[in-house]
Amino acid sequence: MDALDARIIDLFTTDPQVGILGASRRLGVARGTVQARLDRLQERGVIKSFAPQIDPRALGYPVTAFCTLEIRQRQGHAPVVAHLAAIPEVLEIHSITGVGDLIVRVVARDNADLGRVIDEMIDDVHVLRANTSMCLVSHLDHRTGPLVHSAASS
Amino acid sequence: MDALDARIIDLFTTDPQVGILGASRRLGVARGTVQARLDRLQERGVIKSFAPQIDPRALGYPVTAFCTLEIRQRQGHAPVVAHLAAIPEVLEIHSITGVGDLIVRVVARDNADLGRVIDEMIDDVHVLRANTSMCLVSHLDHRTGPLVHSAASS
DNA sequence: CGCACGGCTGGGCAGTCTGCCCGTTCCCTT
DNA sequence: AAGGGAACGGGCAGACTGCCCAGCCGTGCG
Repeated sequence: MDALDARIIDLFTTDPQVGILGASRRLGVARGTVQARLDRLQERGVIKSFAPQIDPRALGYPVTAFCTLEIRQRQGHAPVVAHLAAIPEVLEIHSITGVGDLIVRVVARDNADLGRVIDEMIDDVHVLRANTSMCLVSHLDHRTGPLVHSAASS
Repeated sequence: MDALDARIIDLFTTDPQVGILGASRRLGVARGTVQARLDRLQERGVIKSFAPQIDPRALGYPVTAFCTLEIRQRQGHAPVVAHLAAIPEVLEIHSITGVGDLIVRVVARDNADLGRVIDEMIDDVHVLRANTSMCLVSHLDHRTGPLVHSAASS
């Protein structure tokens, strides 16, 4: 992970259509170098994938919320996670420390729809309580650019 | 947004290297159709980008945490957001309702490093308190597949 | 009822890029 | 000093892209 890796990632982040040849030209390195770097970055898992990133807002789901769920600890998290994963509006599920046991990121078509989604979530005998925080503004939306440079320079 | 759109997104999600021609072959439609659908999906903003997805874990940041920050409301969220955005380990910032004013997703190299990141976050006169929940397990990591199908069938 | 419109189809074109090969050079480590 | 890894420049066939066209079909409108 060096500066060239970071610049390659930067370039493909800002302009994914640039292609390997275009990247090599803009970066002033040989094409094979960019190719090898990209292969290694994917092999090491740094680049997870080139999958298209979907915007729920454009799909008609402009409402985002974070819910912390308190669950019955008897049988572990697995059954609850299975129940939650079956709900399309559930985008992320994480086990966390502190108050509540799970944090869940959900989207909805509107505020009323959010109510429906929450009802679906707590419709499980293992879910004891849900605490919902609606997202008002997203000031930063999963950027990793600075992190990549930080990892490259260290 | 119909079933074909959803299948195209599915295909490019599971195999981003498939290409337009390959997708048209696998889906049994004309190449121009796939091309037009992709163009429209990007134009409408449904597909935000084809940027490479970075895995902080592979970069040496295996620790994830969610922090809710309580901030001094005097001058709005802007100055605090600027301060937080300057920290590379901060990946997301959202204004939320409920207890706390901001929710921040951060990563760190280890638990001690997380302490450093939190110290950097609260090193701002506008930040009154931080409440951190460490992420133990990620059961679902920002999947949008089911949501796309849900939007397509409705 | 007829017609225009948008979308899908199949085909074709030149241009470009990809994946892979080679030999060479440079630098770091052993 | 020797070895290995990485980058370089070049080249090859193959495949893909972006863009064009004409034709067909279903929908909606006048």
